[in-house]
Amino acid sequence: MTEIGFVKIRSPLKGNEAEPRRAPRLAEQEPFASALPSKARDCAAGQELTFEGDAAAPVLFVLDGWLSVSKSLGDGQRQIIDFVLPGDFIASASADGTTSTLQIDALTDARVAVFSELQWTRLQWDRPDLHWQAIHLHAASQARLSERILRIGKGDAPMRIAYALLELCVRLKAIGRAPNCSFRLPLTQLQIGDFTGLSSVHVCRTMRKLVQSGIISVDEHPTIRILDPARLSKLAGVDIRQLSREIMPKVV
Amino acid sequence: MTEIGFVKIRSPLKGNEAEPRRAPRLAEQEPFASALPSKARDCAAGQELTFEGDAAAPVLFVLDGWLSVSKSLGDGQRQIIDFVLPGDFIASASADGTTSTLQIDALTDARVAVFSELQWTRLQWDRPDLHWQAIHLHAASQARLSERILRIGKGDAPMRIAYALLELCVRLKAIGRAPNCSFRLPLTQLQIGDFTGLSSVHVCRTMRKLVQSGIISVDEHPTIRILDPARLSKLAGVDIRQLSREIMPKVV
DNA sequence: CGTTCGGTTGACTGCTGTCAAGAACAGTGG
DNA sequence: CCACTGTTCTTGACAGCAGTCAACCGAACG
Repeated sequence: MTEIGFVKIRSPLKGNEAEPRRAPRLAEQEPFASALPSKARDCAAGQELTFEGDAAAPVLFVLDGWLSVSKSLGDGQRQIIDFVLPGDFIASASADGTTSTLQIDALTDARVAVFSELQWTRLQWDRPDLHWQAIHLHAASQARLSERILRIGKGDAPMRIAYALLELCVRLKAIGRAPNCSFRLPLTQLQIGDFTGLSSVHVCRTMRKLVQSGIISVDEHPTIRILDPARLSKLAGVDIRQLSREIMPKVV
Repeated sequence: MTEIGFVKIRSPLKGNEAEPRRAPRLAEQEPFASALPSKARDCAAGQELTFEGDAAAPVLFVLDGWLSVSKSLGDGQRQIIDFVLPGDFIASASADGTTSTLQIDALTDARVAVFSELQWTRLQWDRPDLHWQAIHLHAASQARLSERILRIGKGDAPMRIAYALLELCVRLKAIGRAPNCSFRLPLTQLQIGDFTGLSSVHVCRTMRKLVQSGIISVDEHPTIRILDPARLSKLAGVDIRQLSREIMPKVV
């Protein structure tokens, strides 16, 4: 039982990830990648990731693709806690050290490196640079979470949407996937709503207004461009420069 | 510049923390306490904690009293990210490793142990038990945060209030401060609102209904008793047993 | 060519924020 | 001892943002 494997495969949705213009693989740029190609696994868009063979939840590094970490209420309402982009990782043990109550989904086709807690501990021993990188990634993730909670708790719909777009743009830009503030958003409006605490209908209304105001534009369908970063960040209640300083990991 | 000190002192509010029936000091029960009495500092209720003398944000252990970690919007709206109770700690470096954008306040008179990042790293080296305890505390804090985001994003007012009360009750019970589901809540309704993403007026309305339904009662002012845990957890959308397993740190 | 999914829009409802005023209470100073 | 003040809690009235329901459309897919 030392091997960890994905189990539940739901619906490999339309593989709209195979389009030609693909950002450069992260493998070359990213320090983690060198340590873990041997552990890499592929999973298809729409797949839910669950694990067996180990009591403790594994540590996941995303090499490529988008994952979501979410939690659901009894009535089916879902909240997406965070998106996990290439270069990020998930270490989501719950307090009892056993089952994680977080649901992890692949939003696009993705490549993920999977470690048991033990393997991950060893890896940090062997590679102190990875250890520090992980600490900074985690701090960045925490900072983003705080900003989001603040806006979900106290902001209106335009602020929540604006912040979400800015956050994703900043993160994608850092991995070379948002040239000119233009980037693919592989999310349905329902998922954007689950991320921002809004209904899909209201996400639609709000984003439509952003488009009509000329603040953003939808080039082809899943691709979004931020035309007026100044107005968008005013809506979001942030200073872009400060935002990227606070929510992005320090380069080591 | 090796010394760290509190600076900004605002308003030492009425010291209503001096009442006779005081729970046992945590110093005896709690593993951290043995390592850090020398670093302990007192701060008064209402004080905002800020730090100078070090680029990196310090690590704080709460020995006694309540702290809040919060974040504000430009228009003065505030969101309390978490309450920090005796036995918990804060390690809130932001991603750039320097300034923390989180505001920390003492809600009651409190005793806090303060470590620089360097000191904290050394301490974990010397005391592996503390290191593991910290990891579990952190996992518990993360699990609580997820539950809260879910309810702030997707739950209505009764669910948010019910969950907040249950979470605090479970945490306080674990440190012996909620006998019979009765505990002091040193919070104004405005603060409860900042925690749950509601206005203080609506917190009042919602809690009033809980009292009138006989689910909770307010014994003396800041003291609350949960009369009907079953109905409260149904409102909150949780199973109490599972909740305490997931949001409380594993005992090591 | 039917089906499904996601996006769009309108109508309607209702939960919750805001405003306002009053009550209870503690602390302060005369 | 008694105003006086400031804070918190409480309640009512009102408005508005956002959820729900429903219908329709276009695109993708089998």
